[in-house]
Amino acid sequence: MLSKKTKYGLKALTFLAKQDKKEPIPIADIAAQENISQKFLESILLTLRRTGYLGSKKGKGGGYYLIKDPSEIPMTTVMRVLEGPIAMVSCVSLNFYEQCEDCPDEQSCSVHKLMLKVRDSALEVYRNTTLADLLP
Amino acid sequence: MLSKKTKYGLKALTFLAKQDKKEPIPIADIAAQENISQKFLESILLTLRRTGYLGSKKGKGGGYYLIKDPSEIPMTTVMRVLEGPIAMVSCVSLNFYEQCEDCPDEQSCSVHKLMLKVRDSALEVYRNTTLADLLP
DNA sequence: GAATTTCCTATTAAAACAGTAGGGTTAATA
DNA sequence: TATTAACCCTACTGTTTTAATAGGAAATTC
Repeated sequence: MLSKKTKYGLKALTFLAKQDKKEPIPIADIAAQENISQKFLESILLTLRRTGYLGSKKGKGGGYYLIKDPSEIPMTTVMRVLEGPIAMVSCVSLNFYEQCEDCPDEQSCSVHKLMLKVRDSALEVYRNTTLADLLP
Repeated sequence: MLSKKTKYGLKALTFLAKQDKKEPIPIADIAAQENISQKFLESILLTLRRTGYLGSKKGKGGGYYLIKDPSEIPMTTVMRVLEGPIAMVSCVSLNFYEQCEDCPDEQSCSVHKLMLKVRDSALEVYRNTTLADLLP
C-alpha cells in the first residue's frame, strides 16, 4: 500500500504544478486545499526539497514553489524520496541493494526472479511518467 | 516491501513444484529446507490452500502437494491471496475497490492517475507469470 | 521589532508485521 | 489402536512503521 506520505507529497507537487504564477505558496494553503494535516505536510515538503525540484522561501509572502518544469520531474525520483525503494525486495533494488540473509542463491530464487520482473515494469512506468503527465 | 508471508509462500510453492514425484510433503520438511518457522509456514499454507492449487493429506505420509501443473498457477492469484491487493491504493483496485475518503474527484486525482499505470504494469507481469516460470 | 513562515527535533498513539506458544480436532497409515 | 501429521483456533509478544502532534529556532518581510 502507498503511504499517506507519498500520497500527500504527490498531491502537493501537483497542486504546485497547477499554479499559474510560480510564486511561493504557503504550506497552510496547500494543506487546507488538499485536506492534509499541516504539520505532516510540512515534513513531507521538507523531504521533497531534497530532490532539488522544490524551492522554498521563508517569512511573509514565503512558501514552496517548483524550481523545474513539471515535465522535467520524473516519478522515479519522487517515489524514491517519498516511498523509498521501488523494488519490493532489497535483493533486486538498484539504489538500495542488500543481500537476503535467508537466501543461499539469488539466481535460483523464485522470489528474486518474480520481483525482478515487477521492479522492471514499475521502473518503466516511473521513468516514463513526469509530474506533467499527472495534471488534469 | 514484500511481506515475509508472501516470500515464504512463494518459496514453499516453488519447493513443491520442484518435487519429482507429486507425493505429499510434510510442512516440517519444507520449513527445514527453506529456513522458515514451521508454525508460521503452517498458517501460510493454510491460506494458500484457498486458491485451490494446493492439496493436503493428513496423517502419516501426509503433507502438501500441488493439485495443478505449475504452468497453470498464475501469480495474480498467489499474490492476491498472500499479499492482498495488487493496487497500491484502493481506488484503483480491481478486486478490492474502495473510494478514497479524502479525494473529491477520482478522475482528476494525480495519485489515481499514476497508480493506475503502476497497477496495470504489475498486473501484466503477474498475469503473464506462472509458477513454472519461477523454477530454476 | 512584530508578524509570518519555513526549518528542525522530539515524542507519541495506533497499527501492522513476524512470529511464538499452546492446545485440541480430524484423518490416514501401519 | 497407536502414531503421525494436517487442521484450526486463541492469544500473546516484541519490533517496526505510520501518521501525526508539539514546541521552538531561524529567516524574512513590513
